[in-house]
Amino acid sequence: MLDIKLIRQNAEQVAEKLKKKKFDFDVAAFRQLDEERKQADTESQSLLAERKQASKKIGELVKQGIPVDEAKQTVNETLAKIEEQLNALKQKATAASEALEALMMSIPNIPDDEVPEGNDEDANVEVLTWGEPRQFDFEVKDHVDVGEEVGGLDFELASKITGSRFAVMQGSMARLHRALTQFMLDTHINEHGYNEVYVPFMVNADSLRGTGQLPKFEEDLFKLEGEQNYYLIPTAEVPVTNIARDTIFEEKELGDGLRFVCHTPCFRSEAGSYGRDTRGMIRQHQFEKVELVKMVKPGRAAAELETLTENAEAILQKLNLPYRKVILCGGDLGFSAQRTYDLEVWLPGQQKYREISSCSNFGDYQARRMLARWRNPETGKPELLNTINGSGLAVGRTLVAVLENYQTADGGVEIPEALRPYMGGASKL
RNA sequence: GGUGGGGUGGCUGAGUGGCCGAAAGCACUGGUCUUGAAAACCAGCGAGGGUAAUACCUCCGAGAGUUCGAAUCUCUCCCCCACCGCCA
Repeated sequence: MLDIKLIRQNAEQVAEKLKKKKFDFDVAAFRQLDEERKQADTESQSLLAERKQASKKIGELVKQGIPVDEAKQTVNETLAKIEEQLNALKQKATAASEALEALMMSIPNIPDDEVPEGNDEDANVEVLTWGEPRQFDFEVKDHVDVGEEVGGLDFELASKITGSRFAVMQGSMARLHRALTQFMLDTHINEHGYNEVYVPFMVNADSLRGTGQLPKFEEDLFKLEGEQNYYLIPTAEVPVTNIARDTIFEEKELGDGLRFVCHTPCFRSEAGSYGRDTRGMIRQHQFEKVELVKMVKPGRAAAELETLTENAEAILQKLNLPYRKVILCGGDLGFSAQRTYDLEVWLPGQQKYREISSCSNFGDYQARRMLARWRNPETGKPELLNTINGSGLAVGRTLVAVLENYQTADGGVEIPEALRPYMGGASKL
């Protein structure tokens, strides 16, 4: 959520900046709603104040020994007048502030000034490339064919068990997939200083509102039947970031920031992506991800996004997978994000770079929705935190990248050096 | 599923109809003292809205109700804890 004071003072500038995100902010509608709310609020407040005074007076009279009924007589006129109007005004005030709240919740975050203009991913700007795509002296297969050749990767079986966009892995393939997860976790914990955390894979609606998936993106989520309105998590970002919801951290608890690494499955309905990436395990309803989440004092967020992204890049580098880093343009930027870097790994089977990580700075946008705060000793007041997160990395897609980049002429797959300790020392699949 | 006990400020915890936005302690901030620190003592210290600043309003798990007036009484719901049953 944006700061409503900021909008009140700079509505036109805010609207202008949101254009970069292809969001049309109706300033006039906002102002009218805000004005309505304020007026209804002020009126009902002054009535409440009057009633409070009257009640207090009765209390005083009663204490002086005057009978209750007699005491009531003295203020009867005031109270009768108030009761008439109060209910209607209260309702009006509630309705107005709910409408305003709903509007505020539907406004996306403002992009950074450095975010490039553009409508879609084609306008994203390359920041750097790392590594050289390997030259193959045989015909490259995509991961589906590689998987079929070495065995242990089965989409048809998954389709029988559940449906499309799922995978079954067996034997060494399943182990390689697990090895990737362990390798990523160990690297982030031991070398990058993140704190491992295990969280629920189902969350309530409040948590999803906090990080910005609700109210606007319900159709992307799997919602569970039953009395509790729980949802399967689309990313660990949701449960991990909500660790800080409705919390005020003391400065010493916060230190120079909270850093979490968390491995979870992720569940996405992929509504509206019919026909896209239907082959293989690029786009699944269920996939594993190792997520990095930081919650820091404002001011250091921009720098923390840079290091978080580098932490994710380190995984690709250790696996020796060629990739490029792009900064997302306004039109491709997520709802809650100020600035996002995508890491795209080279996939020989597609002859393309494909997204394998997305690292974003949300500023105080999520924190304001969540009321995630820290007590600033300089002011003594609770102030909003800044949140940053990114994939480090999407495990399923990393497996795809390993299978495709490390395939051998004889139909096998070489195991990257970094993963061998996790594979019992094996060097080939 | 059953029975019982609870949800109050950053934390612990008192408060059963008006004097309560709320005792006390911890934490925090400022001061006295000290060469410095600690201790001790004194003072301050909830959150949100609103205002130029005051006023003023809201908030004691959530919602509805009773009442002139609700943290306090009634109802519904949610959550937590303990014990029993079942269970990975």
